[in-house]
Amino acid sequence: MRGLVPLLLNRTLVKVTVRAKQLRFPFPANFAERLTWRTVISINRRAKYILLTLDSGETLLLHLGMSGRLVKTGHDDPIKAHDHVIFETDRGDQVRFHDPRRFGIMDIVPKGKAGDTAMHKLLDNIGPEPLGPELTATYLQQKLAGKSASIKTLLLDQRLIAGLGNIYVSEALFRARINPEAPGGKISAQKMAALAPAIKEVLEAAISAGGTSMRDYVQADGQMGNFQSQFAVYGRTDKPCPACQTPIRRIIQAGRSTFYCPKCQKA
DNA sequence: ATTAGACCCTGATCGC
DNA sequence: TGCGATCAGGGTCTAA
Repeated sequence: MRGLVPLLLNRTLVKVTVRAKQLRFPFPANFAERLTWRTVISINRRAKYILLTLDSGETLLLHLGMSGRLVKTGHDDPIKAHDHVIFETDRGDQVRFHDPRRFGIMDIVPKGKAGDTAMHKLLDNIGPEPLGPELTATYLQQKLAGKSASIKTLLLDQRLIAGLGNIYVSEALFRARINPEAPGGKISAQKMAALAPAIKEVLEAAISAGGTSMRDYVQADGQMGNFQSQFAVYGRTDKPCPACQTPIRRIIQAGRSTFYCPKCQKA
């Protein structure tokens, strides 16, 4: 989102081309027409959704899914496979939405709903922002009380906290020294107190590093993110724990990989 | 009410 | 080199 600001804020979309039949969901009615000749007047984010508000009062809602990226390209760079939507600005450059797996989402929020808590079905049940003041040890304690699901699975649930993904959950649990398999309701008060700051630290470090580029992701200017160089545990199966040298372990929880140090993260 | 699993889709990589 | 199995920054739907 930060990378899109210099490219799209206060710019007029002179042409919008849709090259895919649909992404995760079908495009809304008259998608390109509703964006064309509109000016982007603000750019915001909620959870993992990017929100571009237009001078028409409508808001373009975007989600990158797993493999999506929004990247600046020149006016006549060749179209690549999986360039699904092309936004052309009055400055003569383009921002392309490229997404091989098409798990991304685009929709338009009708006029008058922007800022509304019920502005979109997809945003309805999303929990507090992890970097905001609502994410505290007390909040976590209250929400996790009595839960038997693993802390890893719970932290990935966007209804509990917005915006944490698979990488950052593993990294945050390592920083807080919490075992990813521990039931949410059975985390000690001391570890719980460490968790909220650990989440904030990981996300802030990742944002500073421009995000994580594993394979697909690049920033809007085309630069790779490099938080991957700071991973303590993610993707480091059998490599030494940075704290105690014990080999990092990989397990599957709810169908997703989790990485942790079996010695540092015991409970 | 909670929780695990299937599924959406394409491409890269790994083991044989 | 070729081929199938497995895995990947996410989220939603279904069925236990």
